[in-house]
Amino acid sequence: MLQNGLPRTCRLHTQKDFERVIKGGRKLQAKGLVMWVCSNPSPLSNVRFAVVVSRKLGPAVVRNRTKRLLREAFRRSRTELKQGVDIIVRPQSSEKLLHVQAAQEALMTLYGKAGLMCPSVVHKEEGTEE
RNA sequence: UGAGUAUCCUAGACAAUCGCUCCCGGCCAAGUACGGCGCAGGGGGAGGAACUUCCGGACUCCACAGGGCAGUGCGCCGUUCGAAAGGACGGAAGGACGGGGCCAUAUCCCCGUUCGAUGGAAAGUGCAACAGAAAGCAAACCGCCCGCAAGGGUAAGGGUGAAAGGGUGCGGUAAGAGCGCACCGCAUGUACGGCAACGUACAUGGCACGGUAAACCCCGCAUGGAGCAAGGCCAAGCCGGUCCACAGGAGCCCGCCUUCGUGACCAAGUAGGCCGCUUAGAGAAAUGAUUGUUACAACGCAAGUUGACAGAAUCCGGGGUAUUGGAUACUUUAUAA
RNA sequence: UCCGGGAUGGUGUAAUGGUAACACGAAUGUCUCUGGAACAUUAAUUCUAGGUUCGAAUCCUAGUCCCGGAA
Repeated sequence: MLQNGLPRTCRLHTQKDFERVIKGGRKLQAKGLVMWVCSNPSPLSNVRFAVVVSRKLGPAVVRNRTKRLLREAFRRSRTELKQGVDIIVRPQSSEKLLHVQAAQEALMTLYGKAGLMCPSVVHKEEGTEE
């Protein structure tokens, strides 16, 4: 059963969660994206995700569109990640995220940096590299 | 053909797959409740400006004997829509521009277009740089006149300024002056027209009354303050309280004692949750992604590429601003015939 | 969402409705063997557009942008 959805339990909600991830997590940057990663207190729970968009990025239409694109990109790549991790993503410019493909590529590079991929996927990548 | 103004319409369509959110009644499902990357089905899911936060209201809380002052806002007239703000139509005075007229000039008259927050300067106070003699109960620098001079008279002329204490002409005079007269302007009164703002005519006066109130102010009218992050309800933990319980630990003067602990209960209320909240109605905040067919427009030889401004957060009414395509009416520039 | 405040040289600040001022910085020149210092000069659509006024950075109206507060 493919789990392609993005339900309520896979998103970060409270201000406590945001403070915990941003202050206690690792910070990574690539391709106009900033990502904070932090392990969840309960390690077997789902991967949780959130997007933060500042007003400097543009008017409400631009902000909503970047949020939706990033959320769609995360929805597609969610099953390939390890469990029990909280992620916050903040785009720095809307011009680099005009399509879903661009957003997904940026997310994948950041996953690789953070070492979040599932072991099976990692093995495949290592095999190809060798 | 280009540009602009006003009013009205529009804001591509259909299908498939994946996904989000809310609602409905079912199933997992059991006595109740919690709960779900739950299951399948049905239905709803951004705008004309949702933008701005410039006005007004609903709603909520706070304050409040009665009256007044202060503060703040508004300000031509009539009709009309509206809860109000505001809008629509018509009119009046005024400003600007253009054209014309009086022999000519004026702060004069007429016509057209257009603008507009348009009560009061005859209650009081203030302000007016520089220049200029003088900037407001007038005043004499040059000039003119009288005079030997001292001094006096004089606002016609010069020059300054945004503005110089009615304009033109004639008379008058030592020179001049509303000093007198005619016309115009102004003021007062009367009559007439008009619902009114106001206009017209006549008489009188003889210039008194310069500008500025989007300066203070005066007059008239209106007006409590804050805002859904308003406000209300439930409520862990910590702290606090109890004439409750234990016969749990410690103390001694051995008690209906003190103290500690545990539990129970209570008040207030933090985290948090719920209501407020909606036939879109969320709560780090949904309305999205991909693909196909197709309509219109622009660009391009073609294949093809591109698709305005912009995203609800308590709701409603208006103003303003941004903007795609079109329709109607009007104005206007240039070119051609 | 609801409120409040602001915009003046490159930067930070002044300025009763009447010549846009000061400091630092920048550029150019003088001085010096060279540099520094010093001296002189230059650079402003007072956020934008209308209006009131003889005259607007200032007053009024509308817009643009920025900053702050309220759980």
